This record gives sequence, structure tokens and C-alpha cells, in this order.
Amino acid sequence: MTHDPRSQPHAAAIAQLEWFNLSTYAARTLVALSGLGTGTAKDVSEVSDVPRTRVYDAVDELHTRGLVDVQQSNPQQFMAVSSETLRRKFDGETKRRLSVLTTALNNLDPADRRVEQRGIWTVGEEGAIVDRLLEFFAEADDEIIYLAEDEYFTPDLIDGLAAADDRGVSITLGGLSADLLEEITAELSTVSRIDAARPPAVNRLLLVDGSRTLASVRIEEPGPDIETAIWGAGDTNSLVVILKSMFGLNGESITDE
Amino acid sequence: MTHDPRSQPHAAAIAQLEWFNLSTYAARTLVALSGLGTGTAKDVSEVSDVPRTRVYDAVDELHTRGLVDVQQSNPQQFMAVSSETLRRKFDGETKRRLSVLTTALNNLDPADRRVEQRGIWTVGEEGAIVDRLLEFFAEADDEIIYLAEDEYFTPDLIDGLAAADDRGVSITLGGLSADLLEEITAELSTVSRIDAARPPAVNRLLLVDGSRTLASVRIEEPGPDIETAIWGAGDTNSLVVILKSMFGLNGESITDE
DNA sequence: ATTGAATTTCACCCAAATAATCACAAAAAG
DNA sequence: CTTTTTGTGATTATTTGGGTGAAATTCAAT
Repeated sequence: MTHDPRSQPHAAAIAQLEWFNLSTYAARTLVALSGLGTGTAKDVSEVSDVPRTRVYDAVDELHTRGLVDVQQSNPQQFMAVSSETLRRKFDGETKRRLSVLTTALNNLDPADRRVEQRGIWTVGEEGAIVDRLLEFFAEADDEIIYLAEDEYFTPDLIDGLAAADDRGVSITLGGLSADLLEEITAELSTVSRIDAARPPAVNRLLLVDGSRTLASVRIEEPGPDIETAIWGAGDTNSLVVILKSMFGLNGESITDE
Repeated sequence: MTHDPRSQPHAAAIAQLEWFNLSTYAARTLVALSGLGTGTAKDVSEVSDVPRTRVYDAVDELHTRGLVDVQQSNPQQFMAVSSETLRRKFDGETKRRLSVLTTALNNLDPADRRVEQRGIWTVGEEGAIVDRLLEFFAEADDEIIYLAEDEYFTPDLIDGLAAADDRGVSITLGGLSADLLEEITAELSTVSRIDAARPPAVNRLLLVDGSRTLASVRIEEPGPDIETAIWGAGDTNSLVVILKSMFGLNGESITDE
């Protein structure tokens, strides 16, 4: 029981290394060497379940990426770099690739992402919903109305609200606890409270400048709940019109005509 | 010639996206959408060379990763997130994975990487050589002797030397131009000059505390030159002994016995 | 309603990559 | 000198993912 290849740290580390485009053999070999400090192909094979004859290929891959050193003896010994060095290496490569990516994209991205269509868009991942919310916050000119329960007021969102508040945008919140509202009010210059009836099934409800809106719900997928959102922009956008009426903001203008 | 799919920015962006574990279809689709701003499967297919019937798979992959929004109409429209959002997303994911990786590795890395063997190790990649040099710099207690031409005195190395200098390690340099030596001397408290004969084929030569050493050479591989290095540690390490004599540091103790 | 075109989904094929196994030469150990 | 261990290469199997085409659905227009 000196080394159990299938323990949590092992599996986690291997998964991450594979994400960084190492072959599974290379990933397992590197993890094994990290645990051993130093070892021969045989040693590595025993604790990593990598066929012994393939350890050499794996080490070669790692060697050319600068992740292991090799001792040219017989049998040859292998040694992994320190975890700090490993981190610096991957971090550096990621940074480089990210900057290449963004400059490349900007060099062909003259398309304006201004959206004033009558479409209704869906957002996939949970993080993407927050991103979209933040973009809407950042674009707000006049007013932001945001209804959600406490757990959906994450710090980054509150920061976004504060930034809008600084620009003179009026902030109206609802659906949250009195405690949290008070806490947020302390940071912003002017916050109004709204008691609009938010449909219970809806998590988040946003309306910006009366022309952009987003609503999210929890879907009971196979597996754990997934939050998905729809959004729309434009004065004539049907989703905008509907959600506006939900907010009770233009009940008059609707029932009026 | 409105859109040439095989231009430089395209290829660069696609390569990076694939590195972040997007399928080539997904990568090409995302780039196409970044250029289009908004588009249908047909539009994407035309500018990206992705089979039209496969755009849906690609978009699905991107949607679940929060990289495109989908308009549920017919034909459905797709829209990529902004390049800034994209960057933030990848950056965040990488950071998360890196921290998981390092904690996982540290949780199973009780092996001391103390190396006092009589092995001679080779280092693969050029960046790894600098890493190893910096580690040796950081471990130095008494003295560092480093011989190399000017181009091998990169800023990070000079920083490492300065850090050692602050700890009271005596620094001895050689093989560099008088100008550069003066420049470096200005930053460090005490720097000695050494005129040891460095074999012309060797471009770096390091000796730390008389017990750890590294030498690098340029190998004319198929393709451009590659710098490879060997290093050894320990008083009895054969490489250490040999390089010591090259430095002319212990000619006595060798010829003595 | 009915037809025809376009859109979307689905299922399948095929090739490249890679995991896995084996066979054999070279070297070390006894 | 024999036996075991180590390194290299070839070979096979499996998986992944790119590529293609056939159904099904939807939309638009008779």
C-alpha cells in the first residue's frame, strides 16, 4: 500500500495534465515521477499502470516539453521538474496562447456585436449567464432592474452594479432579503426596491433601459439542475415586451391602448 | 473576397482554440462567428469550411461551454461571445485547473527532490534549461560561477543572480563582454570576473558551491539548432569534477593526490 | 391542402491518433 | 556462459473525431 495509483490526487492531477494536451501515458508518467522523485522505467510502470515499454515514449514527450530530466545511464533514470516549475510552464504557455488568440480574433472581428434584433437568445453555461449579465450592466445608460434571490447576487455582479451606479444609472433591485438589500445599498448611491411579482420558477429577471432583458430558470436535467437563460434586446423584441409587462412597468401603456 | 477562410488570423486563432480542447469544427465555427457577428448554419459553413450539417454539433459544443448564444428560430441564429469574454473564460478555466493540479501534486509529492547522486542529467527544452539555472541560483549558498556569452544573460537570469547576491552569495562571471559585465556589476554588490578558458563549443557553464554544475551546447539537429544541457550534482559527481577542472578551480586538489 | 425547398437531426463510414501488446537486440547480473 | 533486465522497434486494437449522406421536420408558396 505504498502507492495506490487510483487515489484522488492521482486522478485529479492526471485529468488536469491531460487537459493541457499531454497524452494519458505522459500524464500518468509525470504524476508517477512526481511521487517517486526519481525512477526508472520499471519503477514508473509499476506505480502508474503504464506499460513499461511505453514509458520511454511518454518520457520522451515530457522531455521535449521540458517537464522531465533524463539520466543517460543504464538503466536510465527519470526525474520530474518541481510542481512550481510545472505551474510556471503551463501558466506561461497559456498566457502566450491567450494573447495570440485575442489579437487574432480582434484582427478579424470588425463586426459590431450591436444587437437590436427581435430574436430570443439562449445562453448555455452558468458562467456565461453571469457574463451576459455583466455585459448588460456595463451597457446600461439609464436604469437597471434586477430581481433575484440572495444567492444570485454574487460579488462580481454587485461590482458590476456599483460600476453602473457610478455612471449615474439608477439601480432597482427586488426579490432579495432585506439584509442583503441593506448591505448593497450601503455601497451604492441610489438603490430602489421593487416588489414586482417574480414568477416563482424564474431565478433571475433583468431589465436594462427598458430595451434589454434576461431571464433564467433552473432546468431539471438528467443529473443536477442546470441554469439556463434567455435574453433579448430591442424595443420591439417580444421577450422584452413580455417581461416588461411582468415587471408591471408599462402596465398602463399596454392596457391603455 | 469578402472572407478568405485561410488567412493568418484565422489559422492562428483556430490553432489556439484547438489547444484549449475545442474540436476543429468548434474552433472553426467560433472563428467564423467571431467574424460574422451573427449567422446561420449556412453562413458559418460557407466561411469556415465546416460541413453545414455539422455546424449544429459544433455550436452545441460551444453552447455548453458558454461560448456562443443560440437563437431558437428557424433558421436558428448563432452568436459568439466577445473576444474579451472568451479570454476571461479560458483564463479562468486555466487558473482553476492549474491550482487543482498543483495542490494535487503537492499532496503526493513528499519525495524530496534533493539530488546528491552521481548521475548526469539532460534537460530537454530551452526554457527548461533556464528553469534549471534559476533553481541552482536559488539553491546557492556560497558562490556562483557562470560563464556564457552576452545573449545567455537574459533578464530573468540576472534577477536570479541578484537574488543570490542579496543572500551574500559571491558571484563570478565570465565569457561576457566588458560592457555587459559592467552593467551587471552595477546591480550587484560583488561580482568577480573569471577568464577561465571556456571550450568554444559550450555556451553555458555553471558551477554552484563547487557541487552542482550545468553545461549546455548547441546541437545541430535536423532543423534549427537546439540547445541541450546536462547537469550534475554532488561532490563526487563525475560531471562536477570534470567541469571543476575545466574552470581551473581545483587543479591543485586534482593533480595533488 | 400540397408540393417543394431549405433546415435540422441522425446514423453511419472512414481515417488518423493513440493506447496496448509483442518480438527482439543489447546490456547487465549472476 | 546463462539468465535476467533494459531499451527499441514493429504490430495490432481501439477510440476519437472528421467527413458524408439519408431521413425528418419546418417553412414558404402555390
